[in-house]
Amino acid sequence: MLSKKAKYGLKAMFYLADRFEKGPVLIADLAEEEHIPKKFLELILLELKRNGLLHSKMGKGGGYYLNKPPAEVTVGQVVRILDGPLAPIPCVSKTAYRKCDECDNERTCEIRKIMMQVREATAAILDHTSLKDAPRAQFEVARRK
Amino acid sequence: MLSKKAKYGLKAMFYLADRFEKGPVLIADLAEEEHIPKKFLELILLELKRNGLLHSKMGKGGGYYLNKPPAEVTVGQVVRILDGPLAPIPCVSKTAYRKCDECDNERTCEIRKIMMQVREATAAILDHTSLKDAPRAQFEVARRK
DNA sequence: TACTTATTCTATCATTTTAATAGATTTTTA
DNA sequence: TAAAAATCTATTAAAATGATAGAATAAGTA
Repeated sequence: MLSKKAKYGLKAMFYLADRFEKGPVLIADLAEEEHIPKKFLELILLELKRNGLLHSKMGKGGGYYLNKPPAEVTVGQVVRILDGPLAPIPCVSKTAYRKCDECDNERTCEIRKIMMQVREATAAILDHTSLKDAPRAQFEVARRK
Repeated sequence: MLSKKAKYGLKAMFYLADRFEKGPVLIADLAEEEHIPKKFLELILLELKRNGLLHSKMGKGGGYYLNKPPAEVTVGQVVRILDGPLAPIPCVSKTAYRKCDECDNERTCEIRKIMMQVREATAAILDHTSLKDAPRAQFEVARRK
C-alpha cells in the first residue's frame, strides 16, 4: 500500500514539476491546491529536500522548487524516500536487503521467488516513470503574488 | 509490504499443497515446521477456510487440508484474503474499488495511472502463480502419527 | 458415557506505524 | 527591525499489526 505520505509527496512533486524554473512555490499554496494538510506537507517536503530531490529558499520570496529537470526525477525515487523499499519483503530488496527472520533457506524459498518478480515488475514501472512522463492536466490556478 | 500474516499464510498453503490428498495436517505440526506462532496460525487458517481455500476436520484424526488441487489455488487469492487488495491505492483496485478522498479528477490523475500499471503487473504475477507452480524443496520431516 | 484430541470462537493486548498537529526557531528580504 | 517563510523538535490520536489466552464445540474411541 502506498501511504498518504507518499501520495502527498508525489502530488507535490508533480505540482513542482509543472512549475520547474518558474520560481519557488509556497508550502501554503501547494497544500491548498492539492488538499494536503500544511503541517504534514512541511515534513514531507523537508524529507524530499534532505534526500536531494528539492531545493528551498527561506524568507520572503522563498519556497520550494525542483533542482533537476522533471525528466530526471523518477516516481521510484520519491516513493523509496517516503515509504521505503519497493520490495514486498526485505529479502528481495535491492536498496535495503535484509534477511528474513524465519526463512532458513533463501535459495529455495518460493515466496521469495515470487516476490522477487513483483519487486522487479514494480521497479521497472516506477523507476522508468519520471515526473515528466506522466502528462498532466493543466492547473487553472494562477500563482499568487 | 506483505504482512507477516500473509507470509505465514502462504507458507502454510505451500506446506498443505505438498500434502494434498495425504490426509489432514495438524495446526501444531504446521506451526512447528514453518516456525509460525501456533495461535496466530490458527486465525490465519480459519480465515483461509472461511474464504473457501481450505477444509478442516475437528477431533482426533482431524486437521487442515486443501480442498482443491494446488494448481487451482493462486498466490493472489491467498494474499487478497489475508492482506486485502493488491492495488497500491484503492482507486485502482478491481476487487475493492474505492474513490480517493482528495482526488477530484480521477481521469487525469497521474498517480492513478502509474499505480494502475503497478496493480496490473502485480496481479499478472500473483494471479498466474499457483501453489503448484513454485517448485518446492522436499521436506525431510516425516508426518507425525 | 467419559475422555482425549482438535478445531473454533471471542476477547484482549502490546507494539509499531501512520497521519497529523503545535509551537518555537532560524533565515532571508525589504 | 518587521514580515515572511522554511526549519526543527516534540507530541498526539488513531489505526494496523502481530500475537496470546481461554473457553466452547466437534469428533472419534475406550
